[in-house]
Amino acid sequence: MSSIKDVARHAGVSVATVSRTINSPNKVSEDTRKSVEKAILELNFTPNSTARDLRTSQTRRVIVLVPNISNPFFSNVIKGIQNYANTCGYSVLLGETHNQIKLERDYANMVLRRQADGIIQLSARNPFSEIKLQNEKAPPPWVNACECLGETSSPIVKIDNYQAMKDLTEHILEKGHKRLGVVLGPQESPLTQERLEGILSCLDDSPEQSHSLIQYQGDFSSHSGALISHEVASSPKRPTAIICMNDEMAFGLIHGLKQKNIKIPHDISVAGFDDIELAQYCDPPLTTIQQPSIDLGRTAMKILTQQIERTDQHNTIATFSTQLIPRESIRQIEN
Amino acid sequence: MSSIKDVARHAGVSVATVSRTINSPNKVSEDTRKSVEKAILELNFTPNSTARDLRTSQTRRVIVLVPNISNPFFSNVIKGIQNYANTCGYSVLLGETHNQIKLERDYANMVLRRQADGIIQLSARNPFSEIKLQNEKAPPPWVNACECLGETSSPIVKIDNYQAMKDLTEHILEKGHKRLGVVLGPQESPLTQERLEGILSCLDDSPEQSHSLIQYQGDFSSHSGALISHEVASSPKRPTAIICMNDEMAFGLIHGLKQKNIKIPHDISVAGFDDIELAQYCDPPLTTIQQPSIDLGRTAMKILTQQIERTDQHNTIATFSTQLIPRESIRQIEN
DNA sequence: CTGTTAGCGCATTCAG
DNA sequence: CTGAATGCGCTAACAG
Repeated sequence: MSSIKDVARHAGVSVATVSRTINSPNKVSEDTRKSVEKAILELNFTPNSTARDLRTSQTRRVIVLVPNISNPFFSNVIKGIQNYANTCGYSVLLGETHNQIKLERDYANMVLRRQADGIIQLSARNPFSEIKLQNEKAPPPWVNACECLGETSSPIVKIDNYQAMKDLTEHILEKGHKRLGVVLGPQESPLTQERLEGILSCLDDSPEQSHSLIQYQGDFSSHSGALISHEVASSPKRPTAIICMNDEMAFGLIHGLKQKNIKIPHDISVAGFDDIELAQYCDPPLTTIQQPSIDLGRTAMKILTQQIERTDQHNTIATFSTQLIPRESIRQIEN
Repeated sequence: MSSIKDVARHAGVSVATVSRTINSPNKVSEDTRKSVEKAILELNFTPNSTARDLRTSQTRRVIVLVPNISNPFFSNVIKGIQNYANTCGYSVLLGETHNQIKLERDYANMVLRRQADGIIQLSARNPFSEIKLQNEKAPPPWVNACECLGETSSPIVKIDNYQAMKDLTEHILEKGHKRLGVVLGPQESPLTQERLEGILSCLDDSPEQSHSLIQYQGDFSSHSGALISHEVASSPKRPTAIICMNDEMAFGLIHGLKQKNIKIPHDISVAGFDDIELAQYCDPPLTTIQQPSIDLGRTAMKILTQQIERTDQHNTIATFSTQLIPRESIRQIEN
């Protein structure tokens, strides 16, 4: 490995000049610049960025904390983060946490240890909350995306879960359904609450008070959806339409119901949330809510860079709207 | 931020001693160790690892090059990588490449620039091949996993694609099928070739020469599977069973065929490959091949650390076997 | 067992 | 516009 020193010697200049031609070429005369560039090429020099990081005390690296990387929604968000990061010279460190606080804290410590400049957290937790931040003037840069804390000091990037579910529920009510069901996500997830409220708001609004909502407890896994099919089948008064809080649970639920000879959507209509790629190939094709997942990621990364580079000090809250994707899994009810 | 110097002053010892109590506590007396630890706690000291990296010229960071992070198979492999990395103090830098050689080269340069210690490449390309490695004695550490080059200087971690397809094809033949079809992956992918050969080997072996294989060109996306359904439907002699080279294409294909009123598996049986989580909830549940994806990742990471730490100099080739998961998408043919 | 010293490779004052 | 000198924070000889 050749160092900046070698280049300097080879070009017959000082290391300072080499450094300048790399970082601010305009501060260097045409001639010396050319000879330095030649030396760089000949020696196949490539700057050691660890040294630069130490000197400038930055890393151009960010950590993404994600509960489960196999979730296609999250992987799209990461895609967006990566995408924006590439455009501005950042690289992304992946931190799969399975919601383990210890792991989250370990990663948070990495930014204190200057192994990364900041964090994008895709769960509703402040990764730094358990760390004593002694005599730190500014808290470390982080942004909370997708699944967000209610009150926090960090910027927030999310979708309008309430409105999304309202759109979906209204669509279902318009199709003539009166007895609804919902497969919830984990209780502790703010997503679950916000989305539930979206559904409930439509039922309250409704002129006819005859609407009801049966709640089933899921955990966002397709497996939980499959399990819930038993509960649904044995409900005394089965709902005619069930909203699942994500597509995976809808897949599991539909499968389970079909096995019991319940026809979808004829006997029970089912909706999902996220619009994962396979949702359109579900049988029947899944009515669902499309999230701008890549945009969410891109925006989160953008805001994080602003935090890191102190371009922006406001605590932005970016809320994205979603799109209802009507397909065949919700049927029209005839009276 | 307090530095090692502050701790030294605070504890009344030298920086060397502080460094020792952190890195090799046994080389330090009980008493001084305690007082240093106290100082560390009081100052809330956390070592700057950029400085350490510079000094030791390592980063304990590896890059994972993955074509598409949204592919559930890849994300499981990454899960395994991350998992092993966590056990030995490495962190993983994510590099989604979409098979763009330029991006791969950029990431490869990061290890030359000492931003990472090595690379796990999940595509069949040497990330360093286009980089002139002048007067480098040892090539940078990298391992090729999942989709691997035929001949390469790097260690290889893969499954036995040939045998896997052989298992699957035999299963289908045993069910009485004679006219087979296959939905291929991209031609340039070694996976496609190896798997195709696995299928063909069974047809050759077969005593009756009446077997045939119709080939359809896919690209691993569910969309391509859906498109191919048209071709299949209009085939003069439709196959009775079609093997898709991954589950996503099977989902698309099954959907497309159903839309044309072709019953699955009654009219046409379909198989997939990978056993993604939703495969069991496909309608009908998908017969497929389960890959030890997490193990693949873990092993790749393990071998990479050995390369980095020069524990092992052999060019290991780790081949994993797969498991046939028979479900209902392949039916028994009666004569 | 402990302290002194010398860099790792680079960016950045400050003079010239 | 250029060079000499300094130090980022840490580890690792080397002496003691």
